[in-house]
Amino acid sequence: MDVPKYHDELDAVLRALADPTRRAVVERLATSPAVVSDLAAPFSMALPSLMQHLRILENAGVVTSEKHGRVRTVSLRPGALDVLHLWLGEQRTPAEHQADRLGIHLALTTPKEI
Amino acid sequence: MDVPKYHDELDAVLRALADPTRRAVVERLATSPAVVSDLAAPFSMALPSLMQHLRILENAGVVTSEKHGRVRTVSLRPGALDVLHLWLGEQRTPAEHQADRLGIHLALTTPKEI
DNA sequence: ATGATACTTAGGCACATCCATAAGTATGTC
DNA sequence: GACATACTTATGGATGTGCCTAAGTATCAT
Repeated sequence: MDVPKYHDELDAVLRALADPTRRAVVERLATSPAVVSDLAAPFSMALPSLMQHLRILENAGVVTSEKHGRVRTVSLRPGALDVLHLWLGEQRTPAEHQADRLGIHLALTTPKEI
Repeated sequence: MDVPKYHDELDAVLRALADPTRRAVVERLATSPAVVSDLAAPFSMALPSLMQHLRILENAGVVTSEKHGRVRTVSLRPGALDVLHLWLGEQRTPAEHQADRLGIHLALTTPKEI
């Protein structure tokens, strides 16, 4: 069982994305960088709470930020989600590998009734 | 701010993958299905603890299982991670979109020193 | 029928996570 | 300099998560 080197980074990224608020921030930033107060505006959450989310995203390397004067601008870090993308590529069922070779896309079976 | 329909599912999948033990299980299952005791073997964890992880993976739709006799066989659900893959595709920086158009792959900038 | 095997259920404890309020600090405006 | 703005730090509380042990239940083997 070999453990690839990006495991700590992957862990941080997944933990960061495993929260709706933080994902919403990422989605917002996918459009363009934004300052903290703009990021906070859509949420019914105290500023310090959102700041905590931003810190988690930044520590995970998902996001970068720079402070100019009293304003902090946050942006999505290009390539930050590549680790996840890479890992995802490795977790494919034999059926999916087969489908890949045949150029077929497997239909999503409904995951509700489990 | 439109909220795509797969958000609950995405949330469940990301929460499920935000744990090293559960990711290790997924990695193991990417090779082939396995029975519970085989899955548990590599971990220094009591069986009920691992079972809990399996339940979380199953509720998230990442994994399916069938019981034959007293043995439960667990397998990766094909297409289960497609939601995540799809979401990831949407969270790209403008720079990455630009790179896509040019067929360039952006180098991973080191995420350590933040 | 007896015992072993393969989970499964139940209950509980320690720690992490998410959110809050209160009180800073640094910077820009008048 | 006084005041507002934009975070930032400190602290605490409610809830969730991950792990455990103990005690089931349902097969399978002899």
